[in-house]
Amino acid sequence: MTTVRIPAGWPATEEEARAVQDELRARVVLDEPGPAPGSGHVTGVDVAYDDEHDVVAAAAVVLDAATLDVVAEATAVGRISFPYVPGLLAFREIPTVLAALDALPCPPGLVVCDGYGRAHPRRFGLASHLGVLTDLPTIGVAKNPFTFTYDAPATPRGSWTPLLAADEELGRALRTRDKVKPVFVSVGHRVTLENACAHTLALTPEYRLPETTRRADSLCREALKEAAL
DNA sequence: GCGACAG
DNA sequence: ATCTTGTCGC
Repeated sequence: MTTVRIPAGWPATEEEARAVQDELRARVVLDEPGPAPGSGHVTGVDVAYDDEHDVVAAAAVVLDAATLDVVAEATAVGRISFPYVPGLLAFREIPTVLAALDALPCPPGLVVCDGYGRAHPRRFGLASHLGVLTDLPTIGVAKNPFTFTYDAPATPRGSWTPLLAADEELGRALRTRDKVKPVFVSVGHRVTLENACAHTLALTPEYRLPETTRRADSLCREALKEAAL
């Protein structure tokens, strides 16, 4: 488990953070298909907090995309770098997530984030931000619709409907289990929406949430417990 | 002006 | 995100 410091020059105000998003947004790549679903590595990242002690723990778990077996994992802990503000989640998670990714012994392949990518007030959510900083292919799989609207997808797993902001399609509400609430998929960086959904389905043979985020979620919680920063 | 709002 | 046991249902 590695330890991280908040980077020098990290945004201190919401205004600064929004300016960073507006600045980096131009670097997002949307015209690459991304890795083929079901092959190579797929890495889940997630973060857990202890606001009481100002501690944050992140985990990165690499899976074999074909078997979903764990190939490698890493964790990092640090100080909370930003308050939770809807639309600015990335500033709270990214320093620790980057440290966890850096600590991996192998290439992450596609990175699956807990949250949004292009589906974001300024089209630059966590998954896009992480993608631009690492240049890795990234997608976002969120548990809630945030500010977006959608119609319920049909009952069977694999059904989907567009995720909309006004009339703009920014992602998909994708059903990963029959009759269960859908997840909300959006593109991060260097992956197509079509492929992002295919990856999400490949990662959900049994549960609503991708194996990547399930594994990363439990690992970062463990790391948080053992953190005595 | 008020309410809603990824994690 | 986090506080938290048992419990209804497939």
